[in-house]
Amino acid sequence: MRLADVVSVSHAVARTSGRLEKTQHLADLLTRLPSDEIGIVVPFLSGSPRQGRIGIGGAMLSSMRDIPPADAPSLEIRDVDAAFDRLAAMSGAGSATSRSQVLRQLLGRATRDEQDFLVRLLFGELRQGALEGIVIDAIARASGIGAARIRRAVMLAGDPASVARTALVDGDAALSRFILEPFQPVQPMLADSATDVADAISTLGDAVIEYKLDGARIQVHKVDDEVKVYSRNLREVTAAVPEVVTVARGIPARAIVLDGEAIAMREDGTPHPFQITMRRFGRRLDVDRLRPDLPITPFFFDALYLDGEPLVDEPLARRMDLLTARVTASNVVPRVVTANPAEAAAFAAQALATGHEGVMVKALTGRYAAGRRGQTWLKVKQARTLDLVILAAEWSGRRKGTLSNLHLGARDSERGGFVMLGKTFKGLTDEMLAWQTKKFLALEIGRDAYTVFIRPEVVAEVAFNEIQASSQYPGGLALRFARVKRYRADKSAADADTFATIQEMYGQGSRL
DNA sequence: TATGTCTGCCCC
DNA sequence: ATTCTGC
DNA sequence: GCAGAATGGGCAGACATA
Repeated sequence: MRLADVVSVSHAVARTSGRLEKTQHLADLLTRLPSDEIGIVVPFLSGSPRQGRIGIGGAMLSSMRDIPPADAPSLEIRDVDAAFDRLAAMSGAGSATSRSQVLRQLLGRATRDEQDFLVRLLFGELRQGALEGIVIDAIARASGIGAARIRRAVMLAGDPASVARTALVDGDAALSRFILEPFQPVQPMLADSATDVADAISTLGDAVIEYKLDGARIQVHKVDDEVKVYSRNLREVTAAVPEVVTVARGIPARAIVLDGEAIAMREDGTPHPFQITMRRFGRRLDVDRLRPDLPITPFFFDALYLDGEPLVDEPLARRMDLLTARVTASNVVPRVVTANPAEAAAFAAQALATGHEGVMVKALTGRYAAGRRGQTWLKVKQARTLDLVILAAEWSGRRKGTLSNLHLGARDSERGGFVMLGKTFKGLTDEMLAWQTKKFLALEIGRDAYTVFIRPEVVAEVAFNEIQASSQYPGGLALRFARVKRYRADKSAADADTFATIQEMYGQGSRL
Protein backbone atom coordinates (compact mmCIF):
# COMPACT_ATOMS: atom_id res chain seq x y z
CA MET A 1 0.00 0.00 0.00
CA ARG A 2 1.11 3.55 -0.67
CA LEU A 3 1.74 6.06 2.09
CA ALA A 4 -0.69 8.40 0.34
CA ASP A 5 -3.56 5.97 0.98
CA VAL A 6 -2.84 5.98 4.69
CA VAL A 7 -2.49 9.77 4.72
CA SER A 8 -5.83 10.25 3.00
CA VAL A 9 -7.56 7.99 5.52
CA SER A 10 -5.85 9.88 8.34
CA HIS A 11 -7.24 13.12 6.90
CA ALA A 12 -10.72 11.65 6.65
CA VAL A 13 -10.45 10.51 10.28
CA ALA A 14 -9.26 13.92 11.40
CA ARG A 15 -12.04 15.72 9.51
CA THR A 16 -14.90 13.98 11.28
CA SER A 17 -15.49 14.36 14.99
CA GLY A 18 -17.75 11.31 15.30
CA ARG A 19 -16.10 8.26 16.79
CA LEU A 20 -18.21 5.81 14.81
CA GLU A 21 -17.27 7.46 11.54
CA LYS A 22 -13.57 7.55 12.48
CA THR A 23 -13.81 3.85 13.29
CA GLN A 24 -15.44 3.10 9.93
CA HIS A 25 -12.70 4.89 7.96
CA LEU A 26 -10.00 2.99 9.83
CA ALA A 27 -11.82 -0.34 9.49
CA ASP A 28 -12.13 0.15 5.72
CA LEU A 29 -8.39 0.75 5.52
CA LEU A 30 -7.60 -2.33 7.59
CA THR A 31 -9.78 -4.42 5.28
CA ARG A 32 -7.87 -3.21 2.21
CA LEU A 33 -4.46 -3.60 3.82
CA PRO A 34 -2.20 -6.50 2.72
CA SER A 35 -1.71 -8.68 5.78
CA ASP A 36 2.07 -8.30 5.78
CA GLU A 37 1.68 -4.52 6.18
CA ILE A 38 -0.64 -4.68 9.20
CA GLY A 39 2.35 -4.57 11.50
CA ILE A 40 3.50 -1.28 9.96
CA VAL A 41 0.24 0.56 9.42
CA VAL A 42 -1.57 -0.21 12.67
CA PRO A 43 1.12 1.54 14.75
CA PHE A 44 1.00 4.50 12.31
CA LEU A 45 -2.72 4.82 12.89
CA SER A 46 -2.22 4.61 16.66
CA GLY A 47 0.13 7.58 16.42
CA SER A 48 3.64 6.14 16.52
CA PRO A 49 5.89 4.15 14.19
CA ARG A 50 6.49 0.42 14.70
CA GLN A 51 10.05 1.23 15.74
CA GLY A 52 8.93 3.54 18.56
CA ARG A 53 11.03 6.63 19.16
CA ILE A 54 13.94 6.63 16.75
CA GLY A 55 16.01 9.56 17.97
CA ILE A 56 14.11 12.24 16.09
CA GLY A 57 12.59 15.08 18.07
CA GLY A 58 11.31 18.58 17.67
CA ALA A 59 14.64 20.24 16.96
CA MET A 60 15.52 17.85 14.14
CA LEU A 61 12.05 18.12 12.61
CA SER A 62 11.94 21.90 12.68
CA SER A 63 15.25 21.97 10.80
CA MET A 64 13.52 20.05 7.97
CA ARG A 65 10.99 22.75 7.14
CA ASP A 66 12.83 23.89 4.03
CA ILE A 67 12.62 20.60 2.17
CA PRO A 68 10.65 21.02 -1.08
CA PRO A 69 7.84 18.47 -1.36
CA ALA A 70 7.45 16.03 -4.25
CA ASP A 71 4.77 16.77 -6.83
CA ALA A 72 3.18 13.35 -6.88
CA PRO A 73 2.96 10.55 -4.33
CA SER A 74 5.40 7.71 -4.85
CA LEU A 75 6.28 6.44 -1.39
CA GLU A 76 5.23 2.94 -0.44
CA ILE A 77 4.55 2.06 3.18
CA ARG A 78 7.47 -0.35 2.99
CA ASP A 79 9.83 2.47 1.92
CA VAL A 80 8.88 4.48 4.99
CA ASP A 81 9.25 1.49 7.29
CA ALA A 82 12.68 0.69 5.84
CA ALA A 83 13.82 4.29 6.34
CA PHE A 84 12.59 4.23 9.95
CA ASP A 85 14.53 1.00 10.47
CA ARG A 86 17.70 2.64 9.22
CA LEU A 87 17.12 5.72 11.39
CA ALA A 88 16.52 3.58 14.47
CA ALA A 89 19.74 1.63 13.94
CA MET A 90 22.00 4.69 13.84
CA SER A 91 24.19 5.50 16.84
CA GLY A 92 27.62 6.80 17.74
CA ALA A 93 29.64 9.78 16.58
CA GLY A 94 28.26 11.36 13.43
CA SER A 95 24.90 9.62 13.82
CA ALA A 96 22.94 12.84 14.18
CA THR A 97 24.29 14.06 10.84
CA SER A 98 23.53 10.85 9.00
CA ARG A 99 20.14 10.62 10.66
CA SER A 100 19.40 14.07 9.41
CA GLN A 101 20.47 13.08 5.88
CA VAL A 102 18.28 9.98 5.76
CA LEU A 103 15.31 11.92 7.07
CA ARG A 104 15.89 14.68 4.51
CA GLN A 105 15.96 12.13 1.73
CA LEU A 106 12.72 10.54 2.91
CA LEU A 107 10.88 13.85 3.28
CA GLY A 108 12.17 14.96 -0.12
CA ARG A 109 10.32 12.05 -1.73
CA ALA A 110 7.07 12.94 0.06
CA THR A 111 4.28 15.23 -1.09
CA ARG A 112 3.24 18.16 1.08
CA ASP A 113 0.50 16.08 2.76
CA GLU A 114 2.83 13.12 3.22
CA GLN A 115 5.54 15.33 4.73
CA ASP A 116 3.02 16.77 7.11
CA PHE A 117 1.85 13.29 8.15
CA LEU A 118 5.39 11.97 8.66
CA VAL A 119 6.47 14.98 10.69
CA ARG A 120 3.47 14.73 12.99
CA LEU A 121 3.95 10.98 13.32
CA LEU A 122 7.62 11.36 14.27
CA PHE A 123 6.91 14.24 16.61
CA GLY A 124 4.23 12.16 18.31
CA GLU A 125 1.39 14.54 17.55
CA LEU A 126 -0.73 12.89 14.91
CA ARG A 127 -3.85 14.66 16.15
CA GLN A 128 -6.37 12.80 14.02
CA GLY A 129 -8.68 12.24 16.99
CA ALA A 130 -8.01 8.52 17.00
CA LEU A 131 -5.30 6.72 18.87
CA GLU A 132 -5.20 3.23 20.29
CA GLY A 133 -8.78 3.22 21.58
CA ILE A 134 -10.37 3.96 18.21
CA VAL A 135 -7.93 1.69 16.41
CA ILE A 136 -9.06 -1.15 18.67
CA ASP A 137 -12.66 -0.46 17.68
CA ALA A 138 -11.61 -0.45 14.04
CA ILE A 139 -9.83 -3.80 14.39
CA ALA A 140 -13.01 -5.15 15.95
CA ARG A 141 -15.16 -3.88 13.12
CA ALA A 142 -12.83 -5.04 10.35
CA SER A 143 -12.51 -8.51 11.85
CA GLY A 144 -16.09 -8.93 13.05
CA ILE A 145 -14.86 -9.71 16.58
CA GLY A 146 -16.19 -7.96 19.70
CA ALA A 147 -14.33 -4.83 20.76
CA ALA A 148 -14.06 -5.99 24.38
CA ARG A 149 -12.31 -9.15 23.24
CA ILE A 150 -9.89 -7.19 21.07
CA ARG A 151 -9.23 -4.71 23.85
CA ARG A 152 -8.46 -7.44 26.34
CA ALA A 153 -6.06 -9.10 23.91
CA VAL A 154 -4.26 -5.76 23.38
CA MET A 155 -3.91 -5.20 27.13
CA LEU A 156 -2.36 -8.64 27.50
CA ALA A 157 -0.20 -8.39 24.39
CA GLY A 158 0.81 -4.81 25.13
CA ASP A 159 0.71 -4.18 21.40
CA PRO A 160 -2.26 -3.63 19.04
CA ALA A 161 -0.41 -4.62 15.88
CA SER A 162 0.06 -8.27 16.75
CA VAL A 163 -3.55 -8.48 17.90
CA ALA A 164 -4.71 -6.87 14.64
CA ARG A 165 -2.75 -9.36 12.59
CA THR A 166 -4.10 -12.30 14.56
CA ALA A 167 -7.68 -11.05 14.48
CA LEU A 168 -7.69 -10.18 10.77
CA VAL A 169 -5.70 -13.14 9.49
CA ASP A 170 -6.42 -15.99 11.90
CA GLY A 171 -9.77 -15.01 13.40
CA ASP A 172 -11.51 -15.06 16.75
CA ALA A 173 -10.34 -18.44 18.02
CA ALA A 174 -6.67 -17.52 17.56
CA LEU A 175 -7.05 -14.61 20.00
CA SER A 176 -7.00 -17.10 22.84
CA ARG A 177 -3.23 -17.19 22.52
CA PHE A 178 -3.12 -13.75 24.19
CA ILE A 179 -3.05 -14.85 27.80
CA LEU A 180 -1.26 -13.49 30.80
CA GLU A 181 2.05 -15.24 31.18
CA PRO A 182 5.44 -14.45 32.69
CA PHE A 183 7.73 -12.14 30.69
CA GLN A 184 4.79 -10.89 28.66
CA PRO A 185 4.10 -7.61 30.55
CA VAL A 186 0.53 -6.35 30.75
CA GLN A 187 -0.54 -2.73 30.77
CA PRO A 188 -0.84 -1.67 34.41
CA MET A 189 -4.17 -0.80 35.97
CA LEU A 190 -4.64 2.92 36.55
CA ALA A 191 -6.61 4.82 39.19
CA ASP A 192 -9.19 7.57 39.23
CA SER A 193 -8.92 10.49 41.63
CA ALA A 194 -11.00 11.18 44.70
CA THR A 195 -11.05 14.40 46.68
CA ASP A 196 -10.69 12.77 50.09
CA VAL A 197 -10.66 9.39 51.79
CA ALA A 198 -14.21 9.59 53.13
CA ASP A 199 -15.47 10.28 49.63
CA ALA A 200 -13.51 7.32 48.26
CA ILE A 201 -14.78 4.98 50.98
CA SER A 202 -18.39 5.97 50.40
CA THR A 203 -17.95 5.23 46.69
CA LEU A 204 -16.24 1.87 47.14
CA GLY A 205 -17.60 0.41 50.39
CA ASP A 206 -15.32 -2.19 52.00
CA ALA A 207 -11.90 -1.13 50.88
CA VAL A 208 -8.20 -1.45 51.42
CA ILE A 209 -6.31 1.81 52.05
CA GLU A 210 -2.66 1.80 50.96
CA TYR A 211 0.16 4.30 51.21
CA LYS A 212 0.66 5.92 47.83
CA LEU A 213 4.42 5.97 47.31
CA ASP A 214 5.91 8.62 45.05
CA GLY A 215 8.31 6.39 43.15
CA ALA A 216 8.19 4.58 39.83
CA ARG A 217 5.66 1.89 38.96
CA ILE A 218 7.16 -1.55 38.45
CA GLN A 219 5.83 -4.86 37.19
CA VAL A 220 8.04 -7.74 38.24
CA HIS A 221 8.03 -11.13 36.49
CA LYS A 222 9.83 -14.13 37.97
CA VAL A 223 10.17 -17.75 36.88
CA ASP A 224 12.59 -19.75 39.02
CA ASP A 225 15.74 -17.57 39.19
CA GLU A 226 14.99 -15.48 36.14
CA VAL A 227 13.56 -12.02 36.88
CA LYS A 228 12.56 -9.11 34.66
CA VAL A 229 11.34 -5.71 35.80
CA TYR A 230 9.15 -3.50 33.61
CA SER A 231 8.18 0.16 33.95
CA ARG A 232 4.70 1.64 33.66
CA ASN A 233 5.20 1.89 29.90
CA LEU A 234 6.37 -1.73 29.77
CA ARG A 235 9.96 -0.72 29.19
CA GLU A 236 12.37 -3.28 30.58
CA VAL A 237 14.35 -1.69 33.43
CA THR A 238 15.80 -4.77 35.13
CA ALA A 239 19.40 -3.52 35.02
CA ALA A 240 18.53 -0.30 36.86
CA VAL A 241 17.08 -1.98 39.94
CA PRO A 242 19.18 -4.97 41.09
CA GLU A 243 17.64 -4.69 44.57
CA VAL A 244 14.26 -5.54 43.07
CA VAL A 245 15.73 -8.59 41.34
CA THR A 246 17.18 -9.79 44.63
CA VAL A 247 13.86 -9.43 46.44
CA ALA A 248 11.98 -11.16 43.62
CA ARG A 249 14.41 -14.10 43.54
CA GLY A 250 13.76 -14.62 47.23
CA ILE A 251 10.00 -15.01 46.83
CA PRO A 252 8.90 -18.59 47.48
CA ALA A 253 7.04 -19.20 44.24
CA ARG A 254 8.10 -20.89 41.02
CA ALA A 255 6.42 -18.28 38.83
CA ILE A 256 4.91 -14.97 39.88
CA VAL A 257 3.98 -11.55 38.43
CA LEU A 258 3.77 -8.64 40.85
CA ASP A 259 2.68 -5.01 40.60
CA GLY A 260 4.28 -2.39 42.81
CA GLU A 261 6.32 0.75 43.25
CA ALA A 262 10.11 1.20 43.41
CA ILE A 263 11.35 4.06 45.55
CA ALA A 264 14.55 5.29 47.19
CA MET A 265 14.10 5.22 50.97
CA ARG A 266 16.09 6.88 53.72
CA GLU A 267 17.48 4.81 56.57
CA ASP A 268 14.86 6.20 58.93
CA GLY A 269 12.09 4.69 56.82
CA THR A 270 10.93 7.91 55.20
CA PRO A 271 10.90 8.27 51.42
CA HIS A 272 13.29 10.37 49.37
CA PRO A 273 11.67 12.96 47.06
CA PHE A 274 10.70 11.68 43.62
CA GLN A 275 13.66 13.48 42.04
CA ILE A 276 16.07 11.41 44.12
CA THR A 277 14.38 8.14 43.19
CA MET A 278 14.75 9.13 39.55
CA ARG A 279 18.52 9.39 39.94
CA ARG A 280 18.48 5.63 40.28
CA PHE A 281 15.44 4.56 38.29
CA GLY A 282 16.05 4.58 34.57
CA ARG A 283 19.80 4.83 35.05
CA ARG A 284 21.77 2.20 33.18
CA LEU A 285 25.31 3.43 33.87
CA ASP A 286 27.00 3.58 37.28
CA VAL A 287 24.20 1.70 39.00
CA ASP A 288 26.63 -0.05 41.35
CA ARG A 289 28.32 3.22 42.31
CA LEU A 290 25.09 4.82 43.49
CA ARG A 291 23.60 1.71 45.01
CA PRO A 292 25.16 1.87 48.50
CA ASP A 293 24.13 5.46 49.17
CA LEU A 294 20.84 5.38 47.35
CA PRO A 295 19.22 1.96 47.61
CA ILE A 296 15.93 1.30 45.84
CA THR A 297 13.24 -0.64 47.66
CA PRO A 298 10.32 -2.42 45.97
CA PHE A 299 6.91 -2.21 47.64
CA PHE A 300 4.39 -4.58 46.07
CA PHE A 301 0.63 -4.14 46.17
CA ASP A 302 -0.76 -6.71 43.74
CA ALA A 303 -0.20 -10.19 42.34
CA LEU A 304 -1.31 -10.83 38.76
CA TYR A 305 -0.08 -14.38 38.28
CA LEU A 306 1.05 -17.21 40.51
CA ASP A 307 2.41 -20.63 39.55
CA GLY A 308 0.45 -21.05 36.34
CA GLU A 309 -2.69 -19.24 37.41
CA PRO A 310 -3.58 -15.79 36.02
CA LEU A 311 -5.14 -13.72 38.81
CA VAL A 312 -6.37 -10.64 36.95
CA ASP A 313 -9.99 -11.79 37.12
CA GLU A 314 -9.79 -12.67 40.79
CA PRO A 315 -11.09 -10.17 43.37
CA LEU A 316 -8.50 -7.94 44.99
CA ALA A 317 -9.01 -9.62 48.37
CA ARG A 318 -7.75 -12.94 47.01
CA ARG A 319 -4.86 -11.33 45.12
CA MET A 320 -3.83 -9.56 48.34
CA ASP A 321 -3.95 -12.81 50.31
CA LEU A 322 -1.74 -14.56 47.79
CA LEU A 323 0.66 -11.61 47.76
CA THR A 324 1.07 -11.36 51.52
CA ALA A 325 1.49 -15.13 51.81
CA ARG A 326 4.55 -15.01 49.55
CA VAL A 327 6.15 -11.59 49.95
CA THR A 328 7.85 -10.38 53.14
CA ALA A 329 5.95 -7.59 54.90
CA SER A 330 8.83 -5.13 54.44
CA ASN A 331 8.28 -5.32 50.67
CA VAL A 332 4.50 -4.92 50.77
CA VAL A 333 2.92 -1.46 50.69
CA PRO A 334 1.61 -0.48 54.13
CA ARG A 335 -2.15 -1.00 54.08
CA VAL A 336 -5.25 -1.36 56.22
CA VAL A 337 -8.63 -2.89 55.41
CA THR A 338 -11.56 -0.85 56.66
CA ALA A 339 -14.94 0.63 55.81
CA ASN A 340 -14.65 3.07 58.69
CA PRO A 341 -14.02 6.60 57.35
CA ALA A 342 -12.37 7.79 60.58
CA GLU A 343 -9.94 4.90 60.64
CA ALA A 344 -9.20 5.44 56.95
CA ALA A 345 -8.62 9.16 57.46
CA ALA A 346 -6.21 8.46 60.33
CA PHE A 347 -4.28 6.06 58.12
CA ALA A 348 -4.10 8.67 55.33
CA ALA A 349 -2.84 11.28 57.80
CA GLN A 350 -0.15 8.84 58.88
CA ALA A 351 0.90 8.34 55.26
CA LEU A 352 1.33 12.08 54.79
CA ALA A 353 3.12 12.47 58.11
CA THR A 354 5.62 9.84 57.02
CA GLY A 355 6.28 11.87 53.89
CA HIS A 356 4.28 9.89 51.36
CA GLU A 357 2.22 11.25 48.53
CA GLY A 358 -1.18 10.20 49.82
CA VAL A 359 -3.19 6.97 49.74
CA MET A 360 -4.85 4.59 47.32
CA VAL A 361 -8.34 3.33 48.15
CA LYS A 362 -9.29 0.06 46.44
CA ALA A 363 -12.48 -2.00 46.44
CA LEU A 364 -11.85 -5.47 47.84
CA THR A 365 -14.05 -7.05 45.18
CA GLY A 366 -12.39 -5.31 42.22
CA ARG A 367 -10.79 -7.23 39.34
CA TYR A 368 -7.46 -6.10 37.87
CA ALA A 369 -8.55 -3.90 34.96
CA ALA A 370 -5.34 -3.94 32.91
CA GLY A 371 -4.68 -0.73 31.01
CA ARG A 372 -7.84 0.95 32.23
CA ARG A 373 -8.58 3.68 34.68
CA GLY A 374 -10.62 1.36 36.86
CA GLN A 375 -13.40 2.73 39.02
CA THR A 376 -12.33 0.35 41.78
CA TRP A 377 -9.01 2.15 42.43
CA LEU A 378 -9.10 5.72 43.68
CA LYS A 379 -6.08 7.84 44.52
CA VAL A 380 -6.20 10.56 47.13
CA LYS A 381 -3.32 13.03 47.01
CA GLN A 382 -2.82 16.14 49.02
CA ALA A 383 -2.89 19.40 47.14
CA ARG A 384 -2.41 22.92 48.39
CA THR A 385 -2.78 26.32 46.78
CA LEU A 386 -0.89 29.57 46.38
CA ASP A 387 -1.95 32.96 45.07
CA LEU A 388 0.52 33.71 42.28
CA VAL A 389 0.98 36.50 39.78
CA ILE A 390 0.81 35.90 36.02
CA LEU A 391 4.04 37.21 34.48
CA ALA A 392 3.51 36.13 30.87
CA ALA A 393 1.52 33.77 28.65
CA GLU A 394 2.35 31.75 25.56
CA TRP A 395 0.53 31.43 22.25
CA SER A 396 -0.55 27.83 22.23
CA GLY A 397 -3.33 25.69 23.43
CA ARG A 398 -6.52 23.95 22.52
CA ARG A 399 -7.62 26.66 20.19
CA LYS A 400 -4.89 28.27 18.18
CA GLY A 401 -4.83 31.99 18.67
CA THR A 402 -5.32 31.98 22.43
CA LEU A 403 -2.81 32.87 25.06
CA SER A 404 -2.84 29.80 27.26
CA ASN A 405 0.36 28.68 28.91
CA LEU A 406 0.85 30.90 31.96
CA HIS A 407 4.12 31.91 33.61
CA LEU A 408 3.59 31.86 37.38
CA GLY A 409 5.48 34.12 39.77
CA ALA A 410 5.74 34.59 43.53
CA ARG A 411 6.29 38.03 45.01
CA ASP A 412 9.88 38.74 46.04
CA SER A 413 9.30 40.84 49.13
CA GLU A 414 13.03 41.32 49.80
CA ARG A 415 14.41 42.39 46.44
CA GLY A 416 11.18 43.44 44.78
CA GLY A 417 9.82 41.94 41.60
CA PHE A 418 8.71 38.35 41.11
CA VAL A 419 10.31 34.90 41.07
CA MET A 420 9.03 32.54 38.39
CA LEU A 421 8.02 29.11 39.71
CA GLY A 422 6.86 27.37 36.56
CA LYS A 423 4.15 27.33 33.94
CA THR A 424 0.70 25.87 33.60
CA PHE A 425 -2.21 25.72 31.15
CA LYS A 426 -4.25 23.27 33.23
CA GLY A 427 -7.57 24.16 34.75
CA LEU A 428 -8.35 26.75 32.07
CA THR A 429 -11.73 26.45 30.35
CA ASP A 430 -12.40 27.75 26.84
CA GLU A 431 -14.16 30.67 28.44
CA MET A 432 -11.16 31.54 30.61
CA LEU A 433 -8.83 31.23 27.61
CA ALA A 434 -10.89 33.73 25.68
CA TRP A 435 -11.06 36.14 28.60
CA GLN A 436 -7.36 36.01 29.44
CA THR A 437 -6.23 36.41 25.83
CA LYS A 438 -8.03 39.73 25.68
CA LYS A 439 -6.97 40.78 29.15
CA PHE A 440 -3.28 39.93 28.71
CA LEU A 441 -2.97 41.71 25.37
CA ALA A 442 -4.21 44.83 27.13
CA LEU A 443 -1.47 44.38 29.74
CA GLU A 444 1.29 43.58 27.24
CA ILE A 445 4.72 45.06 27.92
CA GLY A 446 6.74 43.02 25.42
CA ARG A 447 6.89 39.77 23.51
CA ASP A 448 9.06 37.22 21.78
CA ALA A 449 8.24 34.49 19.25
CA TYR A 450 5.90 32.55 21.55
CA THR A 451 5.43 34.68 24.62
CA VAL A 452 3.57 37.82 25.61
CA PHE A 453 4.97 39.44 28.75
CA ILE A 454 2.47 41.42 30.80
CA ARG A 455 2.32 43.86 33.65
CA PRO A 456 2.29 41.71 36.80
CA GLU A 457 -1.21 42.52 38.01
CA VAL A 458 -3.35 39.42 37.54
CA VAL A 459 -3.51 36.99 40.46
CA ALA A 460 -4.53 33.34 40.13
CA GLU A 461 -5.13 30.71 42.77
CA VAL A 462 -2.87 27.85 41.73
CA ALA A 463 -3.06 24.32 43.11
CA PHE A 464 0.03 22.07 43.20
CA ASN A 465 1.20 18.86 44.82
CA GLU A 466 4.81 19.54 45.69
CA ILE A 467 7.62 22.07 45.59
CA GLN A 468 10.69 20.62 43.98
CA ALA A 469 14.25 21.68 43.29
CA SER A 470 14.76 23.30 39.91
CA SER A 471 17.82 24.02 37.83
CA GLN A 472 15.69 25.85 35.31
CA TYR A 473 14.09 28.60 37.36
CA PRO A 474 16.00 31.46 38.98
CA GLY A 475 14.76 30.80 42.51
CA GLY A 476 15.89 27.18 42.29
CA LEU A 477 12.36 25.96 43.03
CA ALA A 478 9.43 24.88 40.84
CA LEU A 479 5.87 23.73 41.42
CA ARG A 480 4.99 20.15 40.56
CA PHE A 481 1.65 19.61 38.78
CA ALA A 482 0.57 23.26 38.95
CA ARG A 483 -2.99 24.02 37.78
CA VAL A 484 -5.21 27.08 37.91
CA LYS A 485 -8.16 26.90 40.26
CA ARG A 486 -9.59 30.36 39.59
CA TYR A 487 -8.62 33.95 38.99
CA ARG A 488 -8.60 36.17 42.04
CA ALA A 489 -10.12 39.41 40.81
CA ASP A 490 -10.34 40.44 44.46
CA LYS A 491 -6.54 40.35 44.88
CA SER A 492 -3.76 42.52 43.56
CA ALA A 493 -0.13 41.54 43.04
CA ALA A 494 0.71 42.99 46.45
CA ASP A 495 -1.54 40.33 48.02
CA ALA A 496 0.20 37.43 46.25
CA ASP A 497 2.16 34.82 48.18
CA THR A 498 5.86 35.55 48.61
CA PHE A 499 8.86 33.54 47.47
CA ALA A 500 9.98 33.39 51.10
CA THR A 501 6.77 31.47 51.88
CA ILE A 502 7.53 28.97 49.12
CA GLN A 503 11.11 28.54 50.35
CA GLU A 504 9.79 27.83 53.81
CA MET A 505 7.34 25.26 52.46
CA TYR A 506 10.14 23.57 50.54
CA GLY A 507 12.31 23.48 53.65
CA GLN A 508 9.61 21.73 55.63
CA GLY A 509 8.81 19.39 52.79
CA SER A 510 5.77 20.65 50.96
CA ARG A 511 3.63 17.71 52.07
CA LEU A 512 4.02 18.21 55.79
C1' DT B 1 38.14 17.62 28.03
C1' DA B 2 34.23 20.49 29.23
C1' DT B 3 29.93 22.23 28.28
C1' DG B 4 25.53 22.62 25.79
C1' DT B 5 21.55 20.66 23.31
C1' DC B 6 18.44 17.20 22.31
C1' DT B 7 15.88 13.03 23.18
C1' DG B 8 13.01 9.74 25.67
C1' DC B 9 7.18 3.18 23.19
C1' DC B 10 11.28 8.70 29.95
C1' DC B 11 9.36 9.05 34.83
C1' DC B 12 5.83 11.46 37.49
C1' DA C 1 1.38 13.65 35.74
C1' DT C 2 -3.66 17.06 35.46
C1' DT C 3 -7.42 18.96 33.22
C1' DC C 4 -10.98 20.06 29.74
C1' DT C 5 -13.98 18.63 25.93
C1' DG C 6 -16.72 16.00 22.56
C1' DC C 7 -19.00 11.82 21.93
C1' DG D 1 -17.43 7.31 31.46
C1' DC D 2 -14.18 6.98 27.87
C1' DA D 3 -10.81 8.62 24.68
C1' DG D 4 -8.13 12.15 23.02
C1' DA D 5 -5.60 16.45 23.18
C1' DA D 6 -2.52 19.56 25.21
C1' DT D 7 0.77 20.62 28.02
C1' DG D 8 3.88 20.82 33.05
C1' DG D 9 9.18 19.68 35.70
C1' DG D 10 13.21 16.90 35.92
C1' DC D 11 16.17 13.01 35.27
C1' DA D 12 20.11 10.27 32.63
C1' DG D 13 22.38 9.52 28.46
C1' DA D 14 23.96 10.36 23.77
C1' DC D 15 25.89 13.29 20.80
C1' DA D 16 27.65 17.89 18.97
C1' DT D 17 30.51 21.63 19.53
C1' DA D 18 34.00 24.54 21.48
